[in-house]
Amino acid sequence: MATPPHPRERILDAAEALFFQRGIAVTGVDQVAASAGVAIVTLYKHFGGKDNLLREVLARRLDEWTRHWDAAVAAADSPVRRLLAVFDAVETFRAEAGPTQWCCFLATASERPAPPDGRADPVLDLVEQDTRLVTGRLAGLAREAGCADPDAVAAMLLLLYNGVLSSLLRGVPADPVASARAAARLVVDSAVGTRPQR
Amino acid sequence: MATPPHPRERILDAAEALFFQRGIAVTGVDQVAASAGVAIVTLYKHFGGKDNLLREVLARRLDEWTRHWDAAVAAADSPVRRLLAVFDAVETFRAEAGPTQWCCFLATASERPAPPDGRADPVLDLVEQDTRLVTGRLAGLAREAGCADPDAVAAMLLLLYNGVLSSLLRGVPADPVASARAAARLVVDSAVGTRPQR
DNA sequence: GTTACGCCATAACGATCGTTATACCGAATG
DNA sequence: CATTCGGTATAACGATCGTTATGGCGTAAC
Repeated sequence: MATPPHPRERILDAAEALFFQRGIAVTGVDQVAASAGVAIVTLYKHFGGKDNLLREVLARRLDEWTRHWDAAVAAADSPVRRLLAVFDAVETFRAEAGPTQWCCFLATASERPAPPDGRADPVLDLVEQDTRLVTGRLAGLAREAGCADPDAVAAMLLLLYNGVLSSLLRGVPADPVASARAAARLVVDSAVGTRPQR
Repeated sequence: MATPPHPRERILDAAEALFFQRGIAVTGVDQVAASAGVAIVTLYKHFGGKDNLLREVLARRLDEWTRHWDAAVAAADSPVRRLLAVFDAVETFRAEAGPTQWCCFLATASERPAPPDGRADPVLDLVEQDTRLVTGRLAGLAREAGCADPDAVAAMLLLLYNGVLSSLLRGVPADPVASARAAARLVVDSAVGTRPQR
C-alpha cells in the first residue's frame, strides 16, 4: 500500500513529485519513469507524452484540492470560519500530498509560455480553471459571510493564498499558513465588522 | 535613448524580458541574442554563458529594486508609512521596469533545482540574497513602526508581498498592489494599536 | 499449450540547445 | 597604410531530450 501496485498511479506520483520539486522543464521523461520504477515505453503507453502526463497530473491535483477544500468548508461551523477554511485545506492538503515544493498551477504558469497565436493550451486551461475555482469560491464564501465588499475581501484573501503558495519557494516565513491565517482573520474581522468569534 | 547603444545593456534588457515573460529554461540563448539585435558570439564575449547572463540580470534587478525601495522609504513621512512603502516601491518599480511578467527571483527559484550535493549555486545565492533583503528590511521597519510583534507583522507583510508577485501569474486580482495595500494597512493598524493616520 | 497482454530493456531518430571555432567586415588608432 | 578591436555571420560540436521502434520475458486466459 505504500507504493500503489498500478504503474499508472506510480507514474503520476513520480511526475508530481519531480515536476514540482525540481521543475517541469528540467525534469526529463526518463527521470520520471526511473523514479516510478517503470520503463519509458510504459509511460508512453499510458499517457501520450509529457504534455499529456502533466495535464493528468494537474487534473488529479485539482480534483484532490477541491475535495480537501470542500471537506474543510463542511467541517467549519460558521460562515466566517467557512471563509477562512481555505487555509485549513492548504494545511491538510500539504500534509497529505507529501513534500511537493510549491503550487503545481503557479509552477506551470511560470514555466509555460502562452502560445503565440490565440490558440488554447490544454495545460494552461487547467491552470486557469484552478484560478477561477479559487477566486469564485472565495468571493462566494465572502458573500455568505456577510462581508461588506465581498470582492475586495476575496481579492485580499486570494493575495494571502497566493502568498502562502509562493512563500514555499522562498522558505520564509517558516510557517506561511499560520501567518496567512492571522492576516486573514484581521481582514475578515474588519470586513464583517464584528469581533472574532474564537 | 529608447534602445541603449551599448550591446551589453541591450542583451541584459532582452534577457530580462524574455526570461521572466516566457520562462528561463524555454528561452534559448539565440532568442535572447536575436531579440537584442546582437550576434550570439557577442553575447558569449560579454557574458560567459547563460548562467552568468542570468546571474547578471538578477544582480542588476536586485540593485534596482533596492534603490526603488530606498526611495519609497525615504519619501514616506511616518514609521507606519515607511513600513507600508514596500508596495509603493513595487508599483513604481513595475511601472518603470516594463512588462516583466512576474518576480525574477521567484521564477528562478521555481525553475532551478538546488544542486544535489551541498555545493552552492551562484544564481540561487542571489535569490536567497533577495529573500534576506526583503525579510530583514520588513522586520526592521516593523520594529521601527512600533509593532507589538515585529517578526509576526513582517511575516504577514512578506506573505502579502509574495502574494502580489505571484498574483501576476494568475492575472487575478486585477490590481494586486491595491489589495495588498488594503490588507497591509489592516495588519499594521492592528499591530500598532492605533487608528490609521490617513 | 498457445495465445494475448502488459511490461521491460535497448537502441535509435530527429530536434533543440548551449557552446565554440572560423572567417569576415568596419571603424578607430598609430 | 597597417593594425587592432568590437561586432557579425555561418557552421559545427556535443549533449540532452522527447519520442518511437524492435525484440524479449513473464503471467493469465482460453
